[in-house]
Amino acid sequence: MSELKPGRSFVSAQQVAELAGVSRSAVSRTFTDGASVSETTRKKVLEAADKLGYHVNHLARSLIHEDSGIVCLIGADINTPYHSRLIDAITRRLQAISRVAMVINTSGDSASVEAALRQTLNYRANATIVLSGTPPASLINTCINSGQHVILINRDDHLAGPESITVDNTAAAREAFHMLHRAGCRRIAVVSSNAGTPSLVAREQGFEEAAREAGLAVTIARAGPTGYGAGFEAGRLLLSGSDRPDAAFCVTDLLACGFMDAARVEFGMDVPSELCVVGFDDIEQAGWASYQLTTFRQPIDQIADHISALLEREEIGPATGSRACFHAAPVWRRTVRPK
Amino acid sequence: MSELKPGRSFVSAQQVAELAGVSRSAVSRTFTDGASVSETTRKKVLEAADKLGYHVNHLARSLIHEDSGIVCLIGADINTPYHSRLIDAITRRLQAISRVAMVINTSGDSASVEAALRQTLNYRANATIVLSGTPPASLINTCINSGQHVILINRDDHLAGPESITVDNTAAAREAFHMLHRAGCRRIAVVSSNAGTPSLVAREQGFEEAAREAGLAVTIARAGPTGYGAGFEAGRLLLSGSDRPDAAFCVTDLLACGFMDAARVEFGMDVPSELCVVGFDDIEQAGWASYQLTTFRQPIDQIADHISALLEREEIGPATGSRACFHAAPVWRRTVRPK
DNA sequence: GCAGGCGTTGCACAAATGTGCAATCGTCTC
DNA sequence: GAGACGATTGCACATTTGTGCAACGCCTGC
Repeated sequence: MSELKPGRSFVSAQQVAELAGVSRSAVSRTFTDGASVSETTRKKVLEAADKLGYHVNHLARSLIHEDSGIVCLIGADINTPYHSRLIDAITRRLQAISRVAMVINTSGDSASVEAALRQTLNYRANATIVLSGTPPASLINTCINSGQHVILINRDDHLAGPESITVDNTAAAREAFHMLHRAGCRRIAVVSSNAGTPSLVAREQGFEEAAREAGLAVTIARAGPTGYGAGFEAGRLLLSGSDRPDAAFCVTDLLACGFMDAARVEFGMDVPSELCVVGFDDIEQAGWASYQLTTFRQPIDQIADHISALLEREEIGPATGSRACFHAAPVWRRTVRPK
Repeated sequence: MSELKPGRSFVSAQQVAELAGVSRSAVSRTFTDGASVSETTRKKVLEAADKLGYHVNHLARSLIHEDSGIVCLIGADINTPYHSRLIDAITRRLQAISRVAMVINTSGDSASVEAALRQTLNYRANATIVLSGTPPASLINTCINSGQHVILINRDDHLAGPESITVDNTAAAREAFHMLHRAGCRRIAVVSSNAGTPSLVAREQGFEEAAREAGLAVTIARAGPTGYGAGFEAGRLLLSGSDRPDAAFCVTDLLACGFMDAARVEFGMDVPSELCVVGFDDIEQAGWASYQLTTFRQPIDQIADHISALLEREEIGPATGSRACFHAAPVWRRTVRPK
């Protein structure tokens, strides 16, 4: 089908036109949807293009259209189960609507983050999706001020302009409390991290509030960055005291896995007979036989679908600053005693 | 610092030039390293650029240079712990050398994959990195024929042209056998998947070969796609028979986690006293207290560093079709009995 | 004071593409 | 057969940027 070209560089429409014996415009129109080309020249062009290995240069095309087709994903800790699943779902949706994802990893030092973000603006991304609460607000403002279409996921700070997609963390956290309370738990701990992400804070506060309404106080443990290690350490701290909690709400499944492992391995406790645990996110590991964690499911597919819809609608009108809020449904497994 | 522009569209160098009262060339030179601009005009330009929120359009810049700064990552199952860590490491390195990653998810149906790949070529990516063995070889050939700089990771098929980075799967698998053999295991199973990826096949064969040399036969279980579920199912199949194996080499940590859980939860077996397990990859979960899996570490940082070096060297000369092979070192934890 | 040289600047062209407009070609109808 | 109409095609210009070349201005040295 295709042959190796002599030169190193890419093939241009001009070369295809010469080989096909038509004008460059004809080549351009062949690869433009809805343009007027006769069937015979179209065939000649496609043949020549295939022979030369021609591919339309989107960089040049984007110079003319406003639409570059690039959507930028900004996030930290992208190796986390929740984030990687989110990226998986979003990239798939993007490809389905002929967009392509550019990933900016903000885990590095903040100087490189700034540079990376600038890179993104430089590529005239069609939209910028902020995956987590971690990237600093100043970065997001830079995007907005540059006229970028910004979509925030699970970032409850109320900035004007960008569209936001959230999960009803507060409601879910309240429900989590009632699940544990109904199971008879009274000495309840909240396992969180020192990340201070808006959505994590909302979960902490929602839970605490519901507990207060029920006349209970909760102790909060924050033993490091969000992850397995911090959960394990929090378990060590909370369970070594004299009055052990009989339940824990972990604001993240990773924290929950760490916490459960500390309870079982370090203290020989049984879950759920001695200790009930509720997590959040419903990462894959929550369903593993070793954990069977009762948790709340992040509606990742719904989020991805919504993003897809927002981007498709963008072709027509400008961003509207809409806000979508999805429900996180409980997933009952085996870390909460049945009532 | 920056103001909201009236128009919707991006700011061009022309507008900055007009505001600064200089020629467009001066603006261009201000943002080009090593170009000759006086300090006074440079300052004027930077001021105007900041006021308007100007960012150099890399798409246009890439029309002139060969270098688009875009590096494309192609992979399937990118939500897998191993792949997401790889993506994390690579994106970070890329940003450090002023490149940006474009992620193509090949998990969808093959039609959309083809379309996505075409997209990539369209963006004149600087290089294409193939993360897994799953993308079909025809796609890779399309890349190569289009003059792309292709880097294959852990893909042992011997294509001419692309540079390849591999892990010495065979040696590690052989070592895995000897670890189990030395621990006294004699009825050894290999837990694999039906993916048929070259690196997975190499691990199977390396292990089997070492076993044959030691006069042992191994049984291979392939119970589905590579992942926790297939490992669990393989455990169910292997351990329900009359002569249970006393050890298993799982060609992936995810398989190992599923296998271990099946052994413990479904059959109440103890690891490692009744059953020794060795995995591969050293994903984060392998170090969790519930597993403490003895495994082989994928040298992800070395791989990422090597990619970074290849790309930086590319600026000077063309690709050389080099092959790098890294060692996967054993990580001793607690799923193999000490000798 | 003048010539030479150096640093800076602007013009114009290059890169690859999409598209409006006019010209051309073919076909259909009367 | 001729006119008209519709489909198709090519020209030229647009998008944004980098850069060679020539000109310009300023400073220095004689």
